[in-house]
Amino acid sequence: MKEINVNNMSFQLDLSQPLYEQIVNQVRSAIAKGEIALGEKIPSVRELAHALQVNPNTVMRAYQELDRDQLIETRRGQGTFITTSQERVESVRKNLAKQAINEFLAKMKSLGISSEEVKAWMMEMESEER
Amino acid sequence: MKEINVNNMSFQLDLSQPLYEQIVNQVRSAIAKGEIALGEKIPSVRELAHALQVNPNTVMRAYQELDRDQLIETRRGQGTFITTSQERVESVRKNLAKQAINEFLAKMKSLGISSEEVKAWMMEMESEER
Amino acid sequence: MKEINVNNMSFQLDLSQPLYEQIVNQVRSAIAKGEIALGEKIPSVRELAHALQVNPNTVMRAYQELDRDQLIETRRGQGTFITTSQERVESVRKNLAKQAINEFLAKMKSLGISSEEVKAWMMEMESEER
Amino acid sequence: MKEINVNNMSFQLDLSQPLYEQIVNQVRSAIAKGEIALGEKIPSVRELAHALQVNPNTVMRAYQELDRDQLIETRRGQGTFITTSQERVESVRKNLAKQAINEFLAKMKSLGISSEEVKAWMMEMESEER
DNA sequence: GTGGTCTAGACCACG
DNA sequence: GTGGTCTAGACCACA
Repeated sequence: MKEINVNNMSFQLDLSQPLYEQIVNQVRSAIAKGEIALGEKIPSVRELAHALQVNPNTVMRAYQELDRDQLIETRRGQGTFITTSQERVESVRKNLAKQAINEFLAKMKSLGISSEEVKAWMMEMESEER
Repeated sequence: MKEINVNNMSFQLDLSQPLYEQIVNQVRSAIAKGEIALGEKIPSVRELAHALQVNPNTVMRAYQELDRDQLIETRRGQGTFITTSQERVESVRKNLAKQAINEFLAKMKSLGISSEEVKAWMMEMESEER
Repeated sequence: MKEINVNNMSFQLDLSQPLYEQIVNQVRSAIAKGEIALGEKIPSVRELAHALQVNPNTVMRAYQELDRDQLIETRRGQGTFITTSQERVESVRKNLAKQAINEFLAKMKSLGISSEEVKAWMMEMESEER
Repeated sequence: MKEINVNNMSFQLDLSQPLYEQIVNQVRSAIAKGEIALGEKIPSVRELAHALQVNPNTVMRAYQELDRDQLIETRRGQGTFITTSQERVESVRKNLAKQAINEFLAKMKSLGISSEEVKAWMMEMESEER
């Protein structure tokens, strides 16, 4: 459970999921939570690869996926930057959230758990956390 | 969207997830929802594989996983049966639910969405479905 | 200008563009023109890589892009198949065409060429081809 | 969408294409459309680089390409000038147009779209723009 | 056998 | 220096 900090982002990789996917999620998370400002430069492919001790190709793949979602812009010869469009960020955030909620409710349904039960348990767990 | 009925269980497979995982989930769901009675016999690996038109290895793997969770038991020469322990079922159900809820809350957190927002959206989406 | 035939598709690669992009275009073209039937299996990653004498990763990358556009479906352990949705094909075809037309008209405009001139030249070239 | 005016030419750069290519296209466009007179002096590499806020190497590369096409000529100690040959301009313009048309028709063909369809769509899109 | 992920390291295009 | 493409070859998950 090593945590690695690069710029304002923190990364934590394990082997339960594809590495590039974890990188995508963690960059996306940093953007969604506003931990990194819009328009800001993020580490170069090689820099991040070195920091995370993964192959540059793995970081590149993650960056390309974020680029396709227009959450970052890559400029050959210059580096990689967070999008400047707050709108874009909101849209991606909302889509991901709705999808996650749908999948979650479907799973709960498949376990024969009503949404009342779910809410009860959620509250229970929240109070445990404190 | 083909739906296949075997004994009292209904199966619906697509290719977005591993087949064996879908089989595990759907058997588990049938147990959790009480669609299939405790102690009841379920189809043999070969039977189910034939009915679902999948490779027997795939069904075997699914049954192994269910067996590991002690939701089913194989009795030499007699076939495969749902567990008779209601307790066991409840325990598995609760664990799966807790895990799903934890993962879900973690995802929401990574998107910077508060649990109040989640609850509000869940209700919104439920009403949309009607 | 070697032309390589695999299944019902013909491939022709040069070095003016990324190889994976050329593969994407040529598979897409085969689908759009109906040279390959919906639902049909296409060569495996390794098979096509061998036939085209490129690295499997390159073919894989092409297939993943086509998969993202839902023009093909990949099924781990089984192979890769053309989508069965005629609708999807039409939609992709139309989008690509519209984009190409837009870019083309913009380029013509930047050369100070009116669309009348363009049409005249297009006809001229068509008659030359005969 | 910043637009920068230098001499009689206007430049508008984004990062979707190589910068040097955009500069080539926009100078060429200014010549083709007669926005800048034949024989006229254009900014020095340094001047233009400063105005556009790009690396001088980038402008240099663009000028080299224009020079190769003999659309501009560099006179030692005097600066860089648009060609005085109207013929040359026409020839380049026609070549670029033919090439663009060819590429366009090839693309349409690869999508299985007939030239009748193309013409019809072009008109449709033109009328949409108004 | 299939597709999917990852590494190591080369070479190119761009600024 | 940056990102982008490609190769060679390993190892994993799935059917």
